[in-house]
Amino acid sequence: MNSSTIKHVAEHAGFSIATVSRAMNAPHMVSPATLAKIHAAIEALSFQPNYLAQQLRAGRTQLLGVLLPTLANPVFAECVQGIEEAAAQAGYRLLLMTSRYDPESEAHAAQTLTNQRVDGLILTVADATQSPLLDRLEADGIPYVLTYNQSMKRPSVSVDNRAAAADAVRLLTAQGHRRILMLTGTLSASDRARQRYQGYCDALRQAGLKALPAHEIDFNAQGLPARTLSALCDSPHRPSAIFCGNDLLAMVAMRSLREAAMAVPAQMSIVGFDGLPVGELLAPSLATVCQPNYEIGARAWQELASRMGGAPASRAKQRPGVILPHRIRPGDSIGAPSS
Amino acid sequence: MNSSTIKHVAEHAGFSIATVSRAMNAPHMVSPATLAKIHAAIEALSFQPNYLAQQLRAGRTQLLGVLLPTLANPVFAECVQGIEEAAAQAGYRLLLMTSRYDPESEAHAAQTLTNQRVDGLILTVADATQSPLLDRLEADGIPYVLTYNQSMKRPSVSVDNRAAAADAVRLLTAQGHRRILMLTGTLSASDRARQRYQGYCDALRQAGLKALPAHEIDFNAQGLPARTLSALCDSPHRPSAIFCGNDLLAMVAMRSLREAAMAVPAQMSIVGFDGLPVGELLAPSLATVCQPNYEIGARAWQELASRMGGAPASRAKQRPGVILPHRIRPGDSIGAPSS
DNA sequence: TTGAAAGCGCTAACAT
DNA sequence: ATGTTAGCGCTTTCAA
Repeated sequence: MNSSTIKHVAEHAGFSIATVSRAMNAPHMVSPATLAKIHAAIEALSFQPNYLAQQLRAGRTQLLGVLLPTLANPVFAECVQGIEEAAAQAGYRLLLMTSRYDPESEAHAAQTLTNQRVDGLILTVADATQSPLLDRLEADGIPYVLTYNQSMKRPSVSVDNRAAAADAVRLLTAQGHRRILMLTGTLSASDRARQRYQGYCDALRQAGLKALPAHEIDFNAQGLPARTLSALCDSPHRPSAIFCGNDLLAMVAMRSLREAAMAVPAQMSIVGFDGLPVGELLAPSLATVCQPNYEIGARAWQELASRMGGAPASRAKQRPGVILPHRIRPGDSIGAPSS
Repeated sequence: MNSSTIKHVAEHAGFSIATVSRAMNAPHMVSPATLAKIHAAIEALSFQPNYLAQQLRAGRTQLLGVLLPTLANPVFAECVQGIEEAAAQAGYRLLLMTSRYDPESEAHAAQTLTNQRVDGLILTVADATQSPLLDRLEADGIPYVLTYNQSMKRPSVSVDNRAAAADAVRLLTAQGHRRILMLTGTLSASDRARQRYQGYCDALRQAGLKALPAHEIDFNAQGLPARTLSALCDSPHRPSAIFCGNDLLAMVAMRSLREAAMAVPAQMSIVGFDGLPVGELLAPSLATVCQPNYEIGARAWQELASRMGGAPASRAKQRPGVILPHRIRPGDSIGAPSS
């Protein structure tokens, strides 16, 4: 470790550490001659300031905590990229942790992050409606912004999940589908999933159709569970179309159906949610509703920055939930019902 | 900010700060009664230790610098997930920065990371063969491990790019293809791309065929450039198969070809490199060679840990480059040549 | 223009 | 078993 300190520089240059510090942070308060000597010393010792010390002294770190379920889902990876680029431009660095959709990990990670004294937090939690974690952040006065969690009460950046889901499902009803099933991860574990289910219900009701109970399955599955597959293929009341709570699920469903020799869209129409770029490359291409992941990240940074700016209960707090527009992406995974 | 310090706790509990510190770090040196009171005080003040102070004092941070080109490529996102989970288990946190394949950003980011006094660094650089950045890390004695950059001289974790590329291309020659083109990003900007081109040459030579110059294109392209497309479709000497330097490129190529009404694999066979899971969902499914991204990340952590362990020039240093096995993933994007 | 010194929050000698 | 104190590297009054 090449750890030369400001003290070494001071000795080498023949000045006090205070002057060295000034030479770096307020060069105009130092005589040109001195400045030159100090710069030379810095160069000679290849001195690099210790951010830890600066941060401890300053009481702020320029560190940003980012807490997301997983980077294995491109939705979040893209979002992080958006955060990173926006934050980097402002001189902020990212401390990244993942929770694997586990509330306990969420709490633990957030603790770690705040102990590191991050200046703020951008996070996606399983359920924002009742989160002791978020309550504590608020109580502690630690600025944070949620991503993907849509909330009226808390600072957040997301699409309108309910409306977006309804839009997606309308793609199906418009084609004449009357029996539409929603496939999703565990509802109780995700506020977004519930909101999307509501959108599903909205669209069906609007079309005068009956909403079915959400069909919940294990998210990590590599393929659809047998139970699900048989509900889709064998049941006498099998649906003619499915709305998937996210694209990963939709893609898994497409594969499983293909393996089960069910033609998409001929025998089963599918619409997803997320807008993963790769869905367009599939054959058939996946119809879905796109979330602007990169922008969600970038905007979350903006929101956070305004909350860290010092203006506590100002304009920024008037409307905590930011809704970004979603976009329908048509695709060949949707067709008319076969019957 | 709820920043109660160890001092507040000490006052509240009626002991010295040293005792409070011991209560947390060496409870067996504190009497049970005292311990209880201190715990009560900690609870009452909801005290959380300031990692910055601990780190400054200890001279180590349990912080890990991670520097990658972009999270928009799932290859890297998955790798980070592997790093994160392995490191988290050992109590390490990730400081993440992205360089967008820009050497200047790489250097700048690495500087920032070391100024934060990360205990070690995991990174993927544009070119590891001649990197002032890596030389400086070495000179400064900062432990680091490369991912994806395959090197004999430097600590690294990767597949055998050359051998893997040759395996991929052999999928093509085995089908009887005689005119095979390699599509890649800028060779001069990527050591891996050059290694893969060598593998391409190996396989062709071995098959008694002539290696063509690599066809370099802009990585960010949303579709193949016109020049490329015409070389693939219109040229009298058009290839019957292409080897793409990575899966993203292969998928873009598949789409562009489809739009140009070229059938894959009937008129053009394609093999990729990376093994993105989504390639399997395409139609036709993408033949490719899989890199174990998650494992690369996890193993990189292992390597780094052994290098941070204090054993400097020990066994760990004997063989700096770790090669993980790649795996051929067959797919329907390959067929026999049409002619 | 420069220096001396306090202090950010914490741990680890060194005392008692 | 507990307290006192020095010091990690830095910035910032306050003096000179």
